[in-house]
Amino acid sequence: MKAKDQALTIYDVAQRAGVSIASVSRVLNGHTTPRPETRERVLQAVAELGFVPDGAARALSSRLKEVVAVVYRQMWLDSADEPVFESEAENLAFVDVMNRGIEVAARRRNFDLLMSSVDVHDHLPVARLHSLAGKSDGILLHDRVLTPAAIVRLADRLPVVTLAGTPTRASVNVVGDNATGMRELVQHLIEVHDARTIAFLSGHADSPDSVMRAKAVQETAAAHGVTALLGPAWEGEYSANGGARVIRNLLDGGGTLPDAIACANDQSALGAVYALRERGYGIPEDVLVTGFDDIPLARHTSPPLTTVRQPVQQMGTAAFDALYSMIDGKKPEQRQLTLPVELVLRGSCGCVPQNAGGRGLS
Amino acid sequence: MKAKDQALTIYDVAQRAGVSIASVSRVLNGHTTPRPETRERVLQAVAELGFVPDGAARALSSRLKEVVAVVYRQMWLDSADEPVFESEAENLAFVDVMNRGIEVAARRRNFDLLMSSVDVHDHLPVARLHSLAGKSDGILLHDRVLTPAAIVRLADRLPVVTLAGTPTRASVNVVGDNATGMRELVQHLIEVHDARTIAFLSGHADSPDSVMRAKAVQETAAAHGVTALLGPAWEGEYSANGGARVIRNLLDGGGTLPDAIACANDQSALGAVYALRERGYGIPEDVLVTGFDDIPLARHTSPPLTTVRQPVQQMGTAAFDALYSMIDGKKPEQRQLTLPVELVLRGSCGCVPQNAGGRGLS
DNA sequence: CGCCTTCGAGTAAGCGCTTACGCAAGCGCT
DNA sequence: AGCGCTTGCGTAAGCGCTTACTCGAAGGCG
Repeated sequence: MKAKDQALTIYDVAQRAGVSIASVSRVLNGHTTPRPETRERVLQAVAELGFVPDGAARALSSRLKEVVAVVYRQMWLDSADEPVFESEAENLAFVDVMNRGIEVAARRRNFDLLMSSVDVHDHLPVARLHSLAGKSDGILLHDRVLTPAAIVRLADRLPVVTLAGTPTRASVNVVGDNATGMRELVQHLIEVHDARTIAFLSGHADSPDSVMRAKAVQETAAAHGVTALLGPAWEGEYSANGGARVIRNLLDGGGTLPDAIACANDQSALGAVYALRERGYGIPEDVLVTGFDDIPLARHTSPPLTTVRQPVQQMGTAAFDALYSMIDGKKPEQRQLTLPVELVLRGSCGCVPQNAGGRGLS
Repeated sequence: MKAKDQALTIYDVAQRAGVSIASVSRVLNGHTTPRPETRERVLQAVAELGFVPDGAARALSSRLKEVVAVVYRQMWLDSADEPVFESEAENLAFVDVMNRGIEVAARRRNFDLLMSSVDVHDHLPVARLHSLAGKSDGILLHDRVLTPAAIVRLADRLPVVTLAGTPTRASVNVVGDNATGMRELVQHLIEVHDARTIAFLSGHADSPDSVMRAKAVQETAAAHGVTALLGPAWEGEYSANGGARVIRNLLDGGGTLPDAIACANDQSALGAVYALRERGYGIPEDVLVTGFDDIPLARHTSPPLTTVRQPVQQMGTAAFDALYSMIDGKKPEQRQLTLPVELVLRGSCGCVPQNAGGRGLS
């Protein structure tokens, strides 16, 4: 056996099998050309030697690395100090489930993933972006890791797909149908539960998802002659802590509660509920609260959270598939893929939680 | 600007800067040779063109991909059905925090990570392993993704470091000091809380960590003339569900509780506590329960969990650093790196939770 | 029975970089 | 002034693969 510092090459295999390197390559790549007998000899030599072709050489020669980079934001969960909500770990859920979807899709194409996370507060350093770009065939960007301008610049060099972002001239974007989901939710709050004032507890101000949802709240409210509350005071940053903070600030400042609070995501809804309870308000008796995403935890809280289910994992697979076809040289027929969402009525909006879990009586 | 399908090369940059490709390469790699003036010209051309060198070509030429693969097990959290403990998402915590450590260390060396997860129930398919091996300079394996035999085979081809596994002839392993941690914990239970029977609620039977901890429980108990309970009936699989299952089976089968239950990790301790409460047992009044790892949640449960803190993130960085030096051609001076752990006394073993969080009175 | 096609397999030309080697120019020394 | 050094840069040889091109053998046909 060869030592690992004197790595095997295709020549070693060819020699051992008594064929040319071209044949070895053809066998390894599943071409039809070599006849069974030759193929057998090569396969045997490969097995005996334990040969693994060098990815860099393959990539250089075939102009395909079979690698895509995924960049996402990550809570630098510094366990020790801040009063962590037990559910805060769920923060990961949204991005994680999406990444799972990406991974599943990637595996189908024999691609591997270069994962790179950015602290929530930082931007992606250019050097790191270049490093990733050089090592991959395309890049998948989660929400808010790069400015639109930077995305355009990047997308001019290699395929780029964004998740829950905005499409650009050169990149494709994958989102849940925020407008429809939020519209239906708000309509429900108004028509069924008779809400007359509805606040939108937003995510990050620069998050396209949050912006779209805010817009839907505003428009739907307006269409029904209902008051919509939005703005900096209602910025929850997508986190449970952020959601709780908004509520506490409001109440500490002597503000009055709206009839309903539509939160930008489940995370912040959980935080809001927590803070409201803390001050003695009942949900849904005193105020209706809704989320967005339908994270697993949403059905287990009390009351169970009314929310809009996004097909998170599918968004991941759709994003990879879109990127893959761009890598494959096809130009995308749409700049944006919008996936359908589903209104999920549970207890927190005042609906009886009878069919909350989607299953019958057990 | 060039179209993306006709990618830029170092020749384009050289031409534009009026120098040779060698100079461009030297500038890009931070060599000292080119003088400031030349360097400036090159840098300018690079910036104007938006040139990003091809990773595959660099890797092939320099014999360094600057990529390591990380393989870990992942709960295929299928949200919908099983009665998920709220904390089950924390399952991710251990591996995730370690991966964070790896990422931090990798970044320092300008390495990127090829992340690949395996379902808890599967093994890593050979094809996937080969794909990863071909695309990286070395591999980091979490617990139980490969059999020891497979690890040896792999480690003969390229550097391999395992996390919480066992060292092999060719691979290095990084672990917390299971023996010391568990010994001190059991000693504490015996000497301070007077436990006369101690059960070890294990993790997976083939997990080296679990085996080491079991051994420590057994030996320490024996040394003190205390009864240790172990075996298949006490196998909790590291999960909250598993921990709860063990307790329920025990009680349903009419078994009697030991004085103390030392769990293989915090996860399963949480599950055990949950199931014990369910049946009306108080912790620590009726039975002492302890964990291992000190996940963030451990301090927030009631009672707060007595456990052994592992330096999880450092284990990740240590693993990467070890792998890096192997990639660098150095042969490791030790086959195993053991990181120190720390006994953390909280309420669940009967200690007053006065200094539970490590902070003074607030 | 010879010619043209088909097919398996080998030869060699890159893929886009890094770097050993070599050359020319500039320097200090005798 | 002549010598050998150093220094800055260009030339060209790979790195380990894939694949276009080529060639010989085998088979189908008139």
